[in-house]
Amino acid sequence: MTTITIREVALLAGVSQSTAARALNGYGSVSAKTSLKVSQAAQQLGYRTNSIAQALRRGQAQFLGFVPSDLQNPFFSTVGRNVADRVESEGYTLLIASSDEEIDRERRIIENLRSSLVSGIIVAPAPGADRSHLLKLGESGIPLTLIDRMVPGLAADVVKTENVGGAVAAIEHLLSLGHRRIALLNDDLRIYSATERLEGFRTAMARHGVMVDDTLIVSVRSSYRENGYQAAYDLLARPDRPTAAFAGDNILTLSAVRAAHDLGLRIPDDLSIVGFDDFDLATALQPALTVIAQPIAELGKSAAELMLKRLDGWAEPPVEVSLPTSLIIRGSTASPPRADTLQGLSSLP
Amino acid sequence: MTTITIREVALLAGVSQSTAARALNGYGSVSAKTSLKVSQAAQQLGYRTNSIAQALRRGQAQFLGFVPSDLQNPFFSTVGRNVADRVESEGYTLLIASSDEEIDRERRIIENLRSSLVSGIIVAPAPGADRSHLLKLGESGIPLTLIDRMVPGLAADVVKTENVGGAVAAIEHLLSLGHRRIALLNDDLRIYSATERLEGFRTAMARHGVMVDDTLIVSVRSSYRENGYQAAYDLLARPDRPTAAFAGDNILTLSAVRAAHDLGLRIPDDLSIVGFDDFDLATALQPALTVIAQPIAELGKSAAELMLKRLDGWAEPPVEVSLPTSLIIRGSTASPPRADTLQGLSSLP
DNA sequence: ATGAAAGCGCTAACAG
DNA sequence: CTGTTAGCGCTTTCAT
Repeated sequence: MTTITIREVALLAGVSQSTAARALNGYGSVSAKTSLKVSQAAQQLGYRTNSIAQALRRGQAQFLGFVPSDLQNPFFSTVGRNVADRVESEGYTLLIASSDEEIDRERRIIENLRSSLVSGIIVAPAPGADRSHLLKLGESGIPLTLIDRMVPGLAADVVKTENVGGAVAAIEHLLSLGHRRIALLNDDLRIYSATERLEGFRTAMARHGVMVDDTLIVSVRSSYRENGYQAAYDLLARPDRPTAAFAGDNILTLSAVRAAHDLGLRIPDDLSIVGFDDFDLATALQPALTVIAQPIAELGKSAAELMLKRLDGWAEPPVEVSLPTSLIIRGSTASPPRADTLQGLSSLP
Repeated sequence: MTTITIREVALLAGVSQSTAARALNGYGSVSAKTSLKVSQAAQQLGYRTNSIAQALRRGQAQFLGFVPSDLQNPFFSTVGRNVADRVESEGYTLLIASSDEEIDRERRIIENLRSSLVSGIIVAPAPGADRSHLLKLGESGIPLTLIDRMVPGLAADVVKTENVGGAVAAIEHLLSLGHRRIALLNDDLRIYSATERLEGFRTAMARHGVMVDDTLIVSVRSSYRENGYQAAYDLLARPDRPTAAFAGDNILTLSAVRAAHDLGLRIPDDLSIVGFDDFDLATALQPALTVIAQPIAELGKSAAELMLKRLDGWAEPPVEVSLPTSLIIRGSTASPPRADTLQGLSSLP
């Protein structure tokens, strides 16, 4: 495992080490002839840049960190792919490590990334009270971009979707169908997007003068699949069960579908379901699921773009990018069993 | 962004730089008193190991690479999580980058990883002819572990599942139900696991003396979702369509389900489906899917374990670990419409 | 345009 | 047990 260094390349090419380096990395100035000689020598020797040495010398590596809260959620793996595509084209390597919604794990990961001299970090913050590791990042001058989830009080760029608007659209769709007893199966409220979806839910209900039954609103840590299922089951097993459910993310949506099946509830005849976040499976199910779709690819690309801009020295105050969602009506929503509740909604489409 | 070095810690603690390093990293020997002094100083200054410098000096970083062929496939994101869990507990950081089934991308990623002085690489090889970058890895002494997919002729450890046995079990299940016209919706045959699944298919059919209609065997690059759907659709739209289909991975399974729906075929009444690889959605669908389940968590852990052993100096010849699969019968398989084909299968359970 | 020299922050002999 | 010393491979002045 003898490792070829620039020194050996220089030797073979008959130039100094610094000239070889200049030729290989294209900075400073070298004559075309020398440059050719050097790259030939490098080729011949099988030279490979030691990016660790480069990083040490430059004080920073061409690494960017991506810390999704749950890489097993297709939402984040798709975001990740788009971030990777964009930053790799700029010569960065993306280090991906999932916090699995554990803030201690997130803290450890970020510590590691900093040790590896990453140039910037994109994170979907895990729920938890102590965000000091994120605050410190900001102070240290390492660009931080929040994705999907805001953290109030943290001065960092954030790229997210219009959670409030999305939730409003979902609920209004349900209301216009005649539903009144609508459940919200939501993620942990310490996750900002979950609080926004709750806000959208309440806003829509209030706007149309529909009373909210607070016992129909539940919050669970959706990354523990069992939780979501149990919560959904309990909700739907009640004698006064809702006629419709709005699920806060794709995992919860699936939990709701599963619980409905297990309880023998037909969708959409007995229960309408709208899920936040579209996903592959939504169209494989029968009926296909009505969802609030998020522009996932754009989310990743925007975050990458923003990070790249910061890395490029852009120093404006932090910005918040909020991407629009869209309601995709498929087969999981219909009027409630006894559609006798339609009065008083003239304001709906 | 002033960065605190060991030198400054040593200064504050009143010891030499090397003593400080010894105390901080726990090698060599230091008195308890000195050690305490040093770590207090480090704490006070907010010292953070510069793992880049460490890596440069040691000639290798505490990095391990993981190169799945498609991180968006839940199979690989789950494998990845398990690999990460295991190696992180040994102090390694896992760099994840998906090749997206593109061998050029895989080559580039591996090149990058090597530049970053990773200590070892775990890869699920993308299909393609030129595997020179993997061969060179072996020669350079960097441990390589293949996961999920073997590469004939490549001397590297491999951790996979019993694809042949799994496929045989799937087909025998279908045969025992009375199916004779069985389709195989398979992945690209340049992917070794796909050839093994094909082999299992043929073995089972031959073992029970059932003629194979080769036009019922299709191979597509499953990572392009549209391909799988189109292939499944074409297969099921034929007048002499099969009564059952065995799908080579979870993406293809879903494609088959979708195509069946779109063609108005009821599962399992008109068409039985068995999928290779269990996944979240298999139980959310109605009927739930009969599948060949793979021990995904173990797969990841075994690969990590093997890598760790190699890193520890274990020098035996490459091993091949093949983990058993299991048939999980759920609701997507039943006897074919006209169950008049059951004779001559006395050998089946 | 090129070369010489000085480190980036750390580890690892080697003395003492 | 601790200090001194010499680099790891690279970039970057500063001369020439």
